[in-house]
Amino acid sequence: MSNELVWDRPEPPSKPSPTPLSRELIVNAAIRLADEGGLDEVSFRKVAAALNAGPMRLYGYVETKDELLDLMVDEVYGEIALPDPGTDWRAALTQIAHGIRTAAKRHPWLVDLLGGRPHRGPNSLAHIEASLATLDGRPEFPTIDHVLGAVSAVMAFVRGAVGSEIAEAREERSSGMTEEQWQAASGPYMQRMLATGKFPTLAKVMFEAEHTNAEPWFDTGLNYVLDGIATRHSPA
Amino acid sequence: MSNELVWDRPEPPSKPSPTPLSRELIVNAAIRLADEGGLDEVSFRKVAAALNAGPMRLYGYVETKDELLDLMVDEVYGEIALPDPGTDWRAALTQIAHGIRTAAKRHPWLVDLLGGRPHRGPNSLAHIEASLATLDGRPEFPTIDHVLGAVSAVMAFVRGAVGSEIAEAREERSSGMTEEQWQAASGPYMQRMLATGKFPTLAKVMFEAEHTNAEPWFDTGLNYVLDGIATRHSPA
DNA sequence: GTATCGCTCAATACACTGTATCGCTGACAG
DNA sequence: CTGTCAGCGATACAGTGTATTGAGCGATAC
Repeated sequence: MSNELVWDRPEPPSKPSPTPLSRELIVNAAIRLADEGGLDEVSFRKVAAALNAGPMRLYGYVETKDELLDLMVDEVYGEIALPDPGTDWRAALTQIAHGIRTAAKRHPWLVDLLGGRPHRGPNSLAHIEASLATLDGRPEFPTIDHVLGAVSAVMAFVRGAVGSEIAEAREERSSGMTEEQWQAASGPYMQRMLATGKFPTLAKVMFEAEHTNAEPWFDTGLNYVLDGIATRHSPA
Repeated sequence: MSNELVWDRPEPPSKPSPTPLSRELIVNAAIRLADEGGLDEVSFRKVAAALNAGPMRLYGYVETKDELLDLMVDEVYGEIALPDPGTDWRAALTQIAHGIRTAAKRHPWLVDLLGGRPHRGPNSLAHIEASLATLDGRPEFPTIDHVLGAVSAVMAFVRGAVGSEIAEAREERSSGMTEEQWQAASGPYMQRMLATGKFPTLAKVMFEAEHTNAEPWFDTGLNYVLDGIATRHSPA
């Protein structure tokens, strides 16, 4: 039982083999499987099969399944474009937030992993660094604690918002309904619940709200957070 | 395969039995197991064993494991005190946010389930209703969309913040270290990463930030969100 | 050239998981 | 007392992550 992290262990040298293997190949195969069929499709047996290899061969490259999942998360972080240094902090954080959102839409399983463990892979670290760096040094954020507080708040919002959005999208897709159908059908349950009159405000939301795309909601919330940060850190 | 939700199916009548069963007993047993050993300890066999019953007996009360998890989540929502109607919206949302946070600290597995599926249990609904109701009708929030936007933003932040916090706490506990130990040791990995100089701001955070309790961070972020909402919805 | 070592990978095995199926059993209906 | 039927336990199945084992093979030592 090595206590090292994945990121600490070098990849084994590539042997000549009928079907060569590498962490990258394994991770990409796993991501493809997860994209197509959800996280449940990611098992050592299936990933290995997708690479024409025996399941146990993966253990040469990855010590445990959680490690594989960590690698997948970091790979996705690598897909997200980072803002150019020097960008206005508000624009930079907005760009990062949207980057995470679109990545999560491309890889819906990501949200199941975001909550799990802290992410310490190189791409994740680069990501955090970029976020922090856009605030560090600005006069509005005098100490590193201010920087950290602001970035944490934005990241927390993004994780939560993306999580909810993806969860709902998944449920809609799995029930094979559009939003209006869902609102109309929604199982008899919701209707009866709303009919009890115990949830008047919720009923208003369901019947009166303009349910446009989820994107505007995301932007609204994000701007709340950014506004809050801005007002707290502007000359009084 | 009944398409009904759990909340739609009445509980079977209680039979006289050496060891009586009910949804409540099952859910409480499952929660206790999860509190003690994490979500992995929650299996039909183990829950049933804790109740001196055969695993298959649970299927009379619960149709699937996901249903059991849904019931667990809703049970926890039931533990959270709701604000008295009439409370100032800012105080009310703050109270709810802290309620969720402390519930998640009591039941760390909750964060793994929050991201999963939307919550439609009665307690969850009551919760959402209460949150919405504290904003609805105030002049600052003229339409139901404003109400929904604000509540969604706060909830998104709470979910994300609590998720990060619990994830970190779990990692610390699992590695059996306090925060300072972790920061010092942290595996050779972090130190080497920071030593590369590619993450200067991150390094500053690790070495210079006042890592007090996580609670202040939560409050800071929450106030950012609330401030943002307040400024957008105040007379210009 | 042969023998031995060490490494790599596949097969097998184990302890689990969620859940479908099947027969028993015990309570009630007539 | 007999028939029916519901509820429960045992069993079974397909799947999981991973430990162990053993076979093959290439490189090195003599």
